Amino acid sequence: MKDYDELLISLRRITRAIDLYSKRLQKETNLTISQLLVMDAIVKIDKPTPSAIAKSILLSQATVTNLIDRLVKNGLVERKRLGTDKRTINIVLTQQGEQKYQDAPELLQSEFLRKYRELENWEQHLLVSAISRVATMMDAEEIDASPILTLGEIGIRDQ
Amino acid sequence: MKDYDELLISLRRITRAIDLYSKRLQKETNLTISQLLVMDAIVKIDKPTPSAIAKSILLSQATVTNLIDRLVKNGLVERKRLGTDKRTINIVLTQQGEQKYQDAPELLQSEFLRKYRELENWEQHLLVSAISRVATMMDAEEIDASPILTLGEIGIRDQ
DNA sequence: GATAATTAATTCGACTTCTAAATATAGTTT
DNA sequence: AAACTATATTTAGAAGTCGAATTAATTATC
Repeated sequence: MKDYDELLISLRRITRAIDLYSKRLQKETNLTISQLLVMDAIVKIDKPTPSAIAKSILLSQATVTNLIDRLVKNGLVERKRLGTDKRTINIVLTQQGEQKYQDAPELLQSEFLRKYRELENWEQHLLVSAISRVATMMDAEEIDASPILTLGEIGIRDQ
Repeated sequence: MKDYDELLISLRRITRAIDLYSKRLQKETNLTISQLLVMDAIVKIDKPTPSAIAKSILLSQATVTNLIDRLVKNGLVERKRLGTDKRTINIVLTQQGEQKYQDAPELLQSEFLRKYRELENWEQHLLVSAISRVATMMDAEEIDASPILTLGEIGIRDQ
């Protein structure tokens, strides 16, 4: 028995629940959470490039390329060279992608959201700040390697 | 902006930090967190079978089979038929596996553990109970499909 | 005792995720 | 202008993860 066993098991439960939800979504809508996150970023970022998307949703560039490949294959997004710098690529939603995005499910389990929204405000804050505290304690070591940017820095339009 | 954006990003930070730590461990020790969890379960469970291991560390049986394959390939565990029921297989550590298990690193980042252990007791409890609450809110839907067992039910020896 | 239902484990196929290496373009230096 | 250096993206390779299908063995039912 370690002093962090309970923490570890709770974290496993959370990541597993998220993973299972992602797989359920894929069966139901043909979209995983990660793919949805990418589409979400495309909508929210001004002139979205793979690297900007990667930063905004905390994935490596290689992973984003992979996810975009899949979205392209399903006809939901397209790669376009729009800027003058020919190294960069902009990702845009197709008509079909727009539609799918409109109808997209939430990024967290509806049951979870229902419960979460039932909580008092202070309770929500307590949960969020605890989780965020753990996140900070946990990813501190990575921060040098790949700095967490603020939303502003990557051109998120707040709305 | 969704009302759960901050939560989502914190959860991503946590899962990412864990994943990166796992990959770092693999480079340094040739063992991932998942593989370590399996070895841990083997030590703690009486007559460990793939299914018992899967239940105890919250992974599907298929995943555990996969992890065991890898451990076998690296000479750390062996599959043995010990019981009378010829369907079941018991997993045992090899000599080398024992050794590796002794020297194994912690399952969470040492930096995280250092910070965690510096906290006051009440603060630790606050974090753990918040995380565990989120876990409960999140995996409630899965519980029917695959019930979370107590440690006792799968034969964990406490200590 | 033969057939059906259940259980344990594995295999298969699909997806996510990473790092490191490869490509291509842009910017800087001399 | 040629040769570095830096940046953006993709490719390659390796693990983890699951559900569904498969195989083998056990238990239950008639």
